Amino acid sequence: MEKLESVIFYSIEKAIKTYRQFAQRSISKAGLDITIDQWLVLRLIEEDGERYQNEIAEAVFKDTASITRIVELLVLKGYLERNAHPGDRRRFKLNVTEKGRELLARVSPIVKNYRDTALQGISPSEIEALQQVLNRIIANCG
Amino acid sequence: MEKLESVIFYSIEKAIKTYRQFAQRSISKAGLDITIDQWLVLRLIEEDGERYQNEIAEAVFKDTASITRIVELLVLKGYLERNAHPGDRRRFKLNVTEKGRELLARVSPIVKNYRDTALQGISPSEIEALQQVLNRIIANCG
DNA sequence: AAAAAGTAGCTGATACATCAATTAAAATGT
DNA sequence: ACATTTTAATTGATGTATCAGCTACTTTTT
Repeated sequence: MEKLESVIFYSIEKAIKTYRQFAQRSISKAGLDITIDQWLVLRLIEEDGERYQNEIAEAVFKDTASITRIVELLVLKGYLERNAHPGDRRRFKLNVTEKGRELLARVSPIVKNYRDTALQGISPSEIEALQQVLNRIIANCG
Repeated sequence: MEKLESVIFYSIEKAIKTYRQFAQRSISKAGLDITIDQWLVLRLIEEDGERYQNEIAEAVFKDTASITRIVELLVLKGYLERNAHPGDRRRFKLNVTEKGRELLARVSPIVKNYRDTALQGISPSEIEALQQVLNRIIANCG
């Protein structure tokens, strides 16, 4: 069996893990009490509070069960409000609180910053090529 | 804030998640009772039972805490034996059992198969280019 | 040899991933 | 209208990720 380093999937895994750690540390170092996954979800809800939780799940490549728990934590932390949904009692109406909006405003520049840092020295065409290959892998595994 | 699909990191994440699900299902569908992460660790130990757990962790891009728990599960499942290490009492001597070796032999072709499938239609030079970009991201986040 | 520093691995706590099963509420069919 | 089927979300169980703190043991220092 080959060395792991020569298997592209482990390079992909290593890259995304390294990036995620870098990202989370950037946020935590700024004293912000949120995880990247929580941030992602919170941000989507701020954009559009009418989204279904399963739509959110799909958008962030997560399971609906994970969204349930992430929403729960966001509510506990006071970044999100969850009220009865007028049109459909199976759902909830999610609203980002003022505290949540303040947090998002503070996280936003940090995210931009670590994304830029992570991509330093990589050209747009290289990124484009990367996208293509990743999309093919996704299609092959579907 | 941009759409997630246009952020390369989410494409990377989506690709690796899709791949991992595909891989795990291939293994589970064959009726084999092991996770990919457990398989990875078991396979490294089969190659060389003298490796330190922290070396294993490094090799598979995991935390030593994760390795502790994965080893524990492998022992519970009877694929691995953990005995006192002669030279250093802080360590353990890990041995793949006969049952473990049988399992590895059965998993191996499945892994080869889903790896090949996932990479269909992707040329070696594309993979090489992908490696380069990923390595740069890893370096940038270090 | 005794103290200090370093090392291997474990444990606890919290968060996310995944699958299966479940609940409650809509929507649909006849 | 009532039974059936879908749908939205939750819950439970198990596995992995990460960080911090810890234990036991080994090595180094003096």
